Amino acid sequence: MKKFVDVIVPLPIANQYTYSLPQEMEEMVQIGCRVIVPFGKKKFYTAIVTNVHYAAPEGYETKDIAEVLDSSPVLLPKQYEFWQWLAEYYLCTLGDVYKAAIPSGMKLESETLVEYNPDFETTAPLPEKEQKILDLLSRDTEQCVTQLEKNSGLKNVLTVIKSLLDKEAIFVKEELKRNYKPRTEARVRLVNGEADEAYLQRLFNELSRAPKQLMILMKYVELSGWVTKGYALKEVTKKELLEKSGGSVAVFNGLVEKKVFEVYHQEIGRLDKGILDTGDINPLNIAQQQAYSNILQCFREKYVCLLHGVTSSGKTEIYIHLIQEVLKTGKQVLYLLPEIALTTQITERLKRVFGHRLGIYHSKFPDAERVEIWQKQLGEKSYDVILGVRSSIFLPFRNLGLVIIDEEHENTYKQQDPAPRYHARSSAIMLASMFKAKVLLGTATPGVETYFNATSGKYGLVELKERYKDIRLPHIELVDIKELAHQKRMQGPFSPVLVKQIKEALERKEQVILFQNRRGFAPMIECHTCGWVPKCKNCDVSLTYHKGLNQLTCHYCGYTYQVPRSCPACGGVELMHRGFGTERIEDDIKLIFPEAKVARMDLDTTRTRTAYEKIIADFEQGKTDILIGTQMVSKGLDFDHVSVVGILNADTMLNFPDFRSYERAFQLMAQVAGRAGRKNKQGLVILQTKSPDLPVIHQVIHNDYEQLYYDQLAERQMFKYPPYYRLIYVYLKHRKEDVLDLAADTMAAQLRSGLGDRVLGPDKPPVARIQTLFIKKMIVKVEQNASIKKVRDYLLAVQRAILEDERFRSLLVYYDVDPQ
DNA sequence: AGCACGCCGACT
DNA sequence: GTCGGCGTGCTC
Repeated sequence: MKKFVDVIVPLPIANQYTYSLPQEMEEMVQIGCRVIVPFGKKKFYTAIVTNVHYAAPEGYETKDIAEVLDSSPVLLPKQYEFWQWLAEYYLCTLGDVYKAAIPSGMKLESETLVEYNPDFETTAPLPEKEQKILDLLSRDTEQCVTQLEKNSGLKNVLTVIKSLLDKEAIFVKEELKRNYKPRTEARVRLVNGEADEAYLQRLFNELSRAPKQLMILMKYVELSGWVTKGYALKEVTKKELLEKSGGSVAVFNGLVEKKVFEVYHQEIGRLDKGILDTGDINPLNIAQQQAYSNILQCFREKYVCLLHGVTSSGKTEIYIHLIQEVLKTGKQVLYLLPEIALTTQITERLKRVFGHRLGIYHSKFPDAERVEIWQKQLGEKSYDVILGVRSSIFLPFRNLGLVIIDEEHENTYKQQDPAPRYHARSSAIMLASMFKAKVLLGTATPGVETYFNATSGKYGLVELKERYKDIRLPHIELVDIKELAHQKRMQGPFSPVLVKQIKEALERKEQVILFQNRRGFAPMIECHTCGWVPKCKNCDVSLTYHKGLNQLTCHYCGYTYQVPRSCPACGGVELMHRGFGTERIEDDIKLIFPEAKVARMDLDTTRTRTAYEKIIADFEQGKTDILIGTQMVSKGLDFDHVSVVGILNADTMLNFPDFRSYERAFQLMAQVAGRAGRKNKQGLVILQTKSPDLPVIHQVIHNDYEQLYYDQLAERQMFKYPPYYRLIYVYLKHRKEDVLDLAADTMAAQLRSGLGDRVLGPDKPPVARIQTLFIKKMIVKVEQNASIKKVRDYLLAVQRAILEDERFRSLLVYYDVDPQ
């Protein structure tokens, strides 16, 4: 009987597809294996098998699987169950989850290769474009389409290729692109593997007139342990042999030529294999010890526990002790950190304790490394502890015992743009429950929902209020910049008191951090005469001015523009900068303190991992006096010599049109403030704001999280927000604004007929157009005790109905569940 | 997502 | 009249 498999393809498609198995592959396939499938007219993709069966589908002919990639599953049953939950909960397809979950090196795709036909002879001259392609191919007879597109500069290469194909001037074929290549190492051995003493002696004699070659051979004998171990030789790498013998490549090649040595290539892993001294685990102080035993106590009754500990209270040490405890029971630990906080500081600390049992999974690591970690986790010798970012929840675990989510409140745990728009915190809690594993959430400023769950008894709660090594919380000084600006006493973005404090700190050889939550030079430019503001042609946002590049940039789509000389609206030549970005702050501070060494840390200066680490290392080592940054400077970094922190403009955080803006502003300011201060000395934070009377400002000053929480809770209840209500944002996109409006109104009406006043909108979101598509947004608010499943099903049913309407065929619908 | 088909405007 | 633009729909 013919065998079939159902597979997931890595595309945003709801369906799974059924393929038949050629006879020779019937026994090779298991659920969870990767297979190569032809999909569509010509492309090949890496799909994942979710079912193997004998039920021939009706109504269409199946295609055969092209190749089986794995002899054992790469997707374990629990992981697949987790994927299904994620796709259902976050209203996306399994293909979306698959794409996010598996490193791209494991997803081979086909690429169209174009090949020159040497026998092709033409009678009539070819069109110019076709001749151009043919000329390119005559030089290099096999090229991929993207390469031809680039080299020819033609816009429509595909049609040209098609025409050439019809004339049989070229051939095309689909070839799998393997972007993961195992790393290999050149090693050396004797050609005569059976070498005995006599043979070696003969070689030595022959080489007596070639002292340099002899030296390399003797070094080889030594390194391979020939003398001591006889025939069980150690492997010798070419690199080591050359380094230790001091011989040159040319001399070595001479020996290869004489058939003394041969070089072979051995696959080696990329993962860290260096020698580590492990074992130094710091004892906990009394407060930490207390918290630690409270957490263990909590875990007896509850699966999830919140550790609410002030900044610098030494939460990491508590995590380390917990991990140690779980490892003793033979289970695995997943330690999640927000992207930005996964710095050398914390990785080095954990490496010292857990050595080779620790694996690090970071999105800034090369993809090949992530592939190897994945494969290692599937094997027998998997890592016991994974320290990783959001996406590490997708790694295959067999025996998960504990998940630690550090900086639990961080919104970078929520994936924003490509689907799946998942929250790593909620998803990790789900994953843990599938393993009956415990979850520890740690933070100094819990998210309101988390604190609600902790105080209402759903989660356990452990408080840690004492700072490590008796470092005092910083003193926060409030500065009303509205008043100062009125009196014309501001020096650009700096108040006199901030300038004075920076000056004094620099004189004392202490460091300063300046925090401004906006990158670029100026958030926008504006025509002095008519008030015209340049906007992105694709997105409905004003452009940010970057002085270094002398460009205007759209922070949504990344499009760049030249700065106009004059206003296109009125011809005025006076274009003013409005507001301050980090780049401008950097310029201004250099003017005031020309002697100080200044560094800037934001998205623009930390594109690569090394750039990011260098900025931090320089600051740690005191090579930098003043560090200017966006929220990046607030995460998980501990510096010893920072005495002054300036928050330049609190209002940029408070004025977000978002129900979480106060919560987030508090978290940010508390985290940034926590960077100030060190042993025996209280730090100082200068908090500049135009609205000094806002309660949240006072809550920051007094580090009064509880008050913030109660204020927020009251508002959340009043305006129907989490934790009392669940939110689902429904986004609609269309190229034509009028079609979009009609579709949005139609869909809203249908949603209301089933969900009533739980549906709000449709509205134009703050950015109403991104990359030529117009956007409308609806909000669905669901009571905590209502069936979210029914709501989801209803949403999908309405979506189906709308898309069936001919007018709305090309409407794009997507959801953001539990938006941040 | 990618690719082919099909329908309309701007050229020979 | 055709070439080439993009909108629409399907992929086992």
